[in-house]
Amino acid sequence: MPSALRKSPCEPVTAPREAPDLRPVEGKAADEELALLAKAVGHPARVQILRLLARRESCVCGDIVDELPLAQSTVSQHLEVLRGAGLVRGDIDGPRVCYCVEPRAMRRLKALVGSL
Amino acid sequence: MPSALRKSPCEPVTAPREAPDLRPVEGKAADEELALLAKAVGHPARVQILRLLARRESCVCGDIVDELPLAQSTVSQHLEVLRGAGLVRGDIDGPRVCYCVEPRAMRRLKALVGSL
DNA sequence: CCGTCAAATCGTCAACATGCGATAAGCGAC
DNA sequence: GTCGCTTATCGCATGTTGACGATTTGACGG
Repeated sequence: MPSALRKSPCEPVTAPREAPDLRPVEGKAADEELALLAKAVGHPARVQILRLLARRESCVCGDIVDELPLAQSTVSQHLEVLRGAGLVRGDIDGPRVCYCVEPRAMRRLKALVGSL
Repeated sequence: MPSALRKSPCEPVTAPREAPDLRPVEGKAADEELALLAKAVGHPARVQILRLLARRESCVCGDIVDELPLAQSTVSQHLEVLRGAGLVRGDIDGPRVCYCVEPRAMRRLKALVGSL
């Protein structure tokens, strides 16, 4: 652990109470949405990134690069995939970018998988 | 619904009580497992197939082909992907093959996704 | 303004995914 | 055996993914 409590521009892990997602979990649109999300998760490096972000042990892109045995450009691409799927958000923090999971998308993914 | 209650060589939808999965939901192996499963789910046609099988509206390969706007060979390939990931099982039933979801793998997938 | 550091983007390449038609293989019925 | 039906596999074309190094962009600090 880097330090006891590190302030960061990202949202707190525990969301402050959000409205439930009313979109259907079945049907063609839901199928495509699930496929899109699952595809984004469908790579070990991206799973690892999601876990890192969920645990908040890393948030800044560079830290993630250090954790993974991949080049910086490759990590950036994986982050872009996750961002494209809406699973992750990147907040610009000076010269750095702080990535964090998008809790709503994660809940959505869990709901869709749960509907299987 | 095709008929009231259709007998099939597949297992009942409600599993007869299985031991819980003791494998960890984190770590490198779990990450790779999740990535593998998610990758298999990461295609709309395969999501649709999983839903069809879960609802038991189709079980035989040919029925699935009829439901999807895809060629028979393509559906067969998707089924093979799902089978390779362990999400689906194919029981030979005379000249046909009856596919059904593998409840254990589905539970495993849900557990892994839930661990995110 | 410039350096400097972080991150994204570009260019390239090998590997894989996806689709199809065509063909092979397996199983029952006859 | 052989026919017919069902499913799997093959071969191929096309597009996407994943990896890397190299380069560009962006944001401070001086």
